[in-house]
Amino acid sequence: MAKNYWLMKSEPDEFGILDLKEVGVEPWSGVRNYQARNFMRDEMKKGDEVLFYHSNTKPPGVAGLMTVASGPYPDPFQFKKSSKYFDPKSTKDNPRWFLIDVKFKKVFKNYVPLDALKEEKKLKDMKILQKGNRLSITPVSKVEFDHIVKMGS
DNA sequence: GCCAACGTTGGC
DNA sequence: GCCAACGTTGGC
Repeated sequence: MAKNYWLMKSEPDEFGILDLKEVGVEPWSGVRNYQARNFMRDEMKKGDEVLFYHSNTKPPGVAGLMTVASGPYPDPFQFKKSSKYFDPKSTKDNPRWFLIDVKFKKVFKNYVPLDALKEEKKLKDMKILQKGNRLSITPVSKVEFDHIVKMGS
């Protein structure tokens, strides 16, 4: 099966690429958006390549690479009452939220800021560059992926 | 800190 | 099933 390519956003204040480098593998918990969940549950496969995007920081941009390290499984925080990700409508028999594990691959030698992405004609169709897009997980084409890796190297 | 864009909720 | 109100995201 062919690999898929993705971009996943996180706020480095919460969890950035350096945190991932430290732990190696991390469950991508806390996604509470159905489209993003569907990507993790239905389309992301172990071995897929992922761009790690830092949002809500100065400047926002792609910080490095990771890979999908597991199949989908229920996000444990949805069952924890004390968690801000607790979802009272989710049950263990029929969990609402799924996630995958991600594995650290590398920190880009050159951080690729959002402004630089905007300047690339090849990347103009990327979801991340469309106005108003807030989706935290988006599919990326191989051409786009390879181009951004080149910019970061 | 502002605010535009978007997703979700809930009353009707 | 509509849609107003509300909450969140994320660039600036």
